[in-house]
Amino acid sequence: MQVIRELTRAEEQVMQILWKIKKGFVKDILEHFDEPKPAYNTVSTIVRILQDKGFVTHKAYGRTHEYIPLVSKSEYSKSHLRSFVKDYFSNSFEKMVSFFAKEKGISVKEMEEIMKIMENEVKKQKLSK
Amino acid sequence: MQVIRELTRAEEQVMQILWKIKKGFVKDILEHFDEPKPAYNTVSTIVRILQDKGFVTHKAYGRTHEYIPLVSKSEYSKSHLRSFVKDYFSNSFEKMVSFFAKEKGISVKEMEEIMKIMENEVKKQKLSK
DNA sequence: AATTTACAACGAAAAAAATAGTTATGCAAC
DNA sequence: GTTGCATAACTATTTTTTTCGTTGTAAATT
Repeated sequence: MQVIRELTRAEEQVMQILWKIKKGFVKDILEHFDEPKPAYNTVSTIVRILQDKGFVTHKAYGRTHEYIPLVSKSEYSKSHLRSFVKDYFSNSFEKMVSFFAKEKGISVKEMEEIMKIMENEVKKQKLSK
Repeated sequence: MQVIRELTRAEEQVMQILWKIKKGFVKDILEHFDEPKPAYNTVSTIVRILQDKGFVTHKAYGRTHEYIPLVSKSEYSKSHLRSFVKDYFSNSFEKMVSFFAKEKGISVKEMEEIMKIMENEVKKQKLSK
């Protein structure tokens, strides 16, 4: 499985915006920053670093570049959570969820919702065997 | 609710070791590093920064310090996951779990395990009302 | 009590990350 | 075609993080 490199905080901010807007020019990304917005060149530099790291690509329109995510938000979140679960819950997703269930980090309603979805998944996966 | 500051990568490494060994002197922490181990002073500095940030405290034995975590691994993981869920699953723990269930990131066995725990929790919480 | 050892504290140096100024160039407006 | 604007690329600066050498001192060793 391909290893997805970690993003720095600044890089992650830009990725979050790109994921939200799907694709965009530097000025589009800039618009989505909260005040105080960084300088145009700051964003431009970060997006080029993201390109080097393989997180985005671009489509050139003459001289201007439209940036497009290459790594999806779900891919990144998957690898992010995986390493979190590894470091904090000795690689057990089950341990993580039950920890948060016990800690009342999630409500009964949420738990019931999760159970419903999981029951369906369990059924589906058992059928597909 | 108290905000727990983010740890840098180096700081997190030291915290992981401290959490594992419960408490320890700099040399104890150093022992638990994989090769290539950092210099003694590197660890000493990081642990003092962690102290400034309020993550650890120390007990002095004469001139030497035994460092003890102040923020527990579960406290930190809670705040860590919370911000992850916020950024990646619009604050819904349920969305996160179901995403990973759907993505087959977790096995049927794990799901069943989780469901069992959640059922118990649901019962408990409903009773306590 | 002189010497060595062990350690915290300090501070400096190096590396990484974040920010933004400068430059060059293509394109549009005149 | 000259001027001005927009933008990417490049480079420099600043800030933060990481790393570790140096120093001072207490305690242990001789």
